[in-house]
Amino acid sequence: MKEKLKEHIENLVPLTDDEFSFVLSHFSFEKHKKNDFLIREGENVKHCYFVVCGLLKLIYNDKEGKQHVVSFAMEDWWESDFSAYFTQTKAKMSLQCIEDTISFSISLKNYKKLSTEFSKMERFFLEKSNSGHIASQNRILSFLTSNAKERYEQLLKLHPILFQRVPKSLLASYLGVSRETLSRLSS
Amino acid sequence: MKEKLKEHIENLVPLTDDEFSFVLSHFSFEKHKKNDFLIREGENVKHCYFVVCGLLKLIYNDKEGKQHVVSFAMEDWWESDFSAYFTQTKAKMSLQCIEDTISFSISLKNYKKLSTEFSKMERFFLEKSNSGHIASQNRILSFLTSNAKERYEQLLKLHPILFQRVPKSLLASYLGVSRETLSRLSS
DNA sequence: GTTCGGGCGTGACAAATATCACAATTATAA
DNA sequence: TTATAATTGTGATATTTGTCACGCCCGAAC
Repeated sequence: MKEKLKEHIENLVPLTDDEFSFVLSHFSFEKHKKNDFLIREGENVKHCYFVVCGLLKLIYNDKEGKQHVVSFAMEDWWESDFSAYFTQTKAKMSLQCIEDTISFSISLKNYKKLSTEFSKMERFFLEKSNSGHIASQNRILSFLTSNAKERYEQLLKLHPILFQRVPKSLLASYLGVSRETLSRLSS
Repeated sequence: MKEKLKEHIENLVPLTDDEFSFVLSHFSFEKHKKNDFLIREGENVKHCYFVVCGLLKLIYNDKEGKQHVVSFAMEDWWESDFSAYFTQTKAKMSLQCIEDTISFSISLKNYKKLSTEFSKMERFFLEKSNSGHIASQNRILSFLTSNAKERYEQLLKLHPILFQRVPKSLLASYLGVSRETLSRLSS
């Protein structure tokens, strides 16, 4: 478990064992069952999560009660309701397990402490944040330039594994189309 | 001009005059005329830009030659083709002036130098990147949950000034609808 | 001034997508 | 096992949005 986190961080910044121990001391280890909530809409967002194994969905519920998948989070992904996490406000979204999930969580306090006291991790977080920003912008670009079928194919190419692990209705929601339309596209 | 940048940074991290001089030495001052390109698709992306005054559009041209507005950048906004900038690859997008624009630019080399040598700026960049990520996610959420009319109203509420400075056709492109549909929505 | 092109609105029609309804199949739980 | 719920596909139809065509207005360039 620890090793997964260490390897993940070392993809961007090399760490000695002592340094990693220091880093690790800022995280908590968590196990959650399918359908468990890591973050609930309306509650305080205490943590940001690194997924060791399993699968999460970040969802937004609109006024009509419809659920929208803002993001998935698989192995090696970081996820939270970042807006609520960083500004310490109530969650607008929920983070829920699609599969049993093992993760490391870090509080905002520890995130800031780690960033301040250990510049390697500040750099790591900066690079992660930049990647996240770029990924989001690519998704926006996909909405701007592509119709449902093209978005479907782009997702299939980018994350084929999702199609084996996630119900089609959730994929449809992530793509911004109805379940019926997605079904027609894929046949 | 300098003062705009200094104030902007000090919203997140306080700086002494000496510190700011050091920061400023990593930037170049640039003036561009309406319709000038700061970044051209296919070329290397040398800089990230802080807009002092003026207005930019970040655009993507698809295979059919249609232009899509990925983002605007006004006073106090940072903009670039971040993907190409950070990975030092060719630009997939172009950054062009909608109005005469004054900006400070920073090379990736200086961005990294500044981050490494001056942790306050690393923190500043991290916070900016996090904000950017959150803003992008909100835009995605808008695509997922809202139809064209609702997106139009959300943009009107969030950035009313754009409606006074940007042609409707570009706003339509940013919203992901045709010019004609936007016209019908707003009447 | 005149000309020219960008920006904008709008009608008519086509295409994409959503919604509703229903059935079949598969997974889950009691 | 049994029954109960979740998942998926598909037809019929409604709604949203795009595309093409046209005309008007206004500001910039000559």
